[in-house]
Amino acid sequence: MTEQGVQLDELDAKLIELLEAEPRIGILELSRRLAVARGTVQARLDKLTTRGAIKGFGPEVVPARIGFGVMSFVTLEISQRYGHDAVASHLAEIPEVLEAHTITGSGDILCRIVARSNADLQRVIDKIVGYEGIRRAHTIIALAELIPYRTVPLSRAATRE
Amino acid sequence: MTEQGVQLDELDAKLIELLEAEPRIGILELSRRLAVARGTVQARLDKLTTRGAIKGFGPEVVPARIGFGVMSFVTLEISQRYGHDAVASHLAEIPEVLEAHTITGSGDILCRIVARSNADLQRVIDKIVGYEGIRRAHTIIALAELIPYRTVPLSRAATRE
DNA sequence: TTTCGACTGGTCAATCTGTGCATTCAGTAG
DNA sequence: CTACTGAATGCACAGATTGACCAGTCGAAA
Repeated sequence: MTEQGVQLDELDAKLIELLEAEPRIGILELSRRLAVARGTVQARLDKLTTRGAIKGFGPEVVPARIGFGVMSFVTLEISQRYGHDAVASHLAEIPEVLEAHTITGSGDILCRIVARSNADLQRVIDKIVGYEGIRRAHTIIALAELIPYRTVPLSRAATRE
Repeated sequence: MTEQGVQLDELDAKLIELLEAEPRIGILELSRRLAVARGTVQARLDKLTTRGAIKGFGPEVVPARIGFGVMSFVTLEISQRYGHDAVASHLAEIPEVLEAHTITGSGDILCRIVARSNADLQRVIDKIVGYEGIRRAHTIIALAELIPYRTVPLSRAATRE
């Protein structure tokens, strides 16, 4: 849980941006586009990945395109007796739970879940609340995606200061 | 906004899973591990990406590791006069806004934002609400990540039925 | 039986990757 | 002012991968 990360410089940001745009271009092509030596690109990518700034280059699966068109955020209120961990492992067993966080405020846990349809969402929620540790669920359905998940502007912002 | 996606089969799921685990292994290695012909792997990946099931293979930047250790979900209530689109383009200009959705329920928009610290979060929120179209913001801070964003279990679940 | 789509297994030239090395350059400590 | 260090460059090499082909196989549908 160490916070130690990387201070990006401009080259790092451009690297990330280029990769984000065309992930399959390869290190050599990257070095050409950025007008730096190939070794430099390799070194930078190494640094970024080993320090954790870049988690990986996995395929980004779009749930909506594999049959899960409904997305929602669910706030859970849990019983004190059961720890967060127990609830977390319960949630982890449900594939439709894409992520979960403990949060401040009225709820205890916020998680993102997807489902095949609104009816199917009911099934998923039932599966979630069908566990003693969870007392109550409050569901918010996402209607439209105004801004798809992005990090490029952020990494650009991380450089200039 | 077409819902037409792909019905994954087992090979697709394994492909995604393998790529998720070791994204840099290349098509040839994939074909070896899955014990299928190289052309098959190429064809499957083509199908998945062209149909949109896989958005891309971009680098996954971890905000926490580039100096943005605070993550939060903010619910916005917007003025009726201003459309969602206007608010969306305002939000899009703020790098710390990683994603945004219109939602059901009490709020109108839910967005995910990051910041360098709690104090910095205040600055970001001020930037968000410093726009006429937004009437009110309700902030939830994420304390711990119980389940990091994942899709592998989902794609596995998408096959068996 | 014929057709079709998907998969296999193979080849080819072109390209990229990982690696190592010597060199340059700027900033820092002594 | 002089060493030292880290970072970047340019170059070279062998080995591996890629994209593009092609002919053959197989099962399901027409």
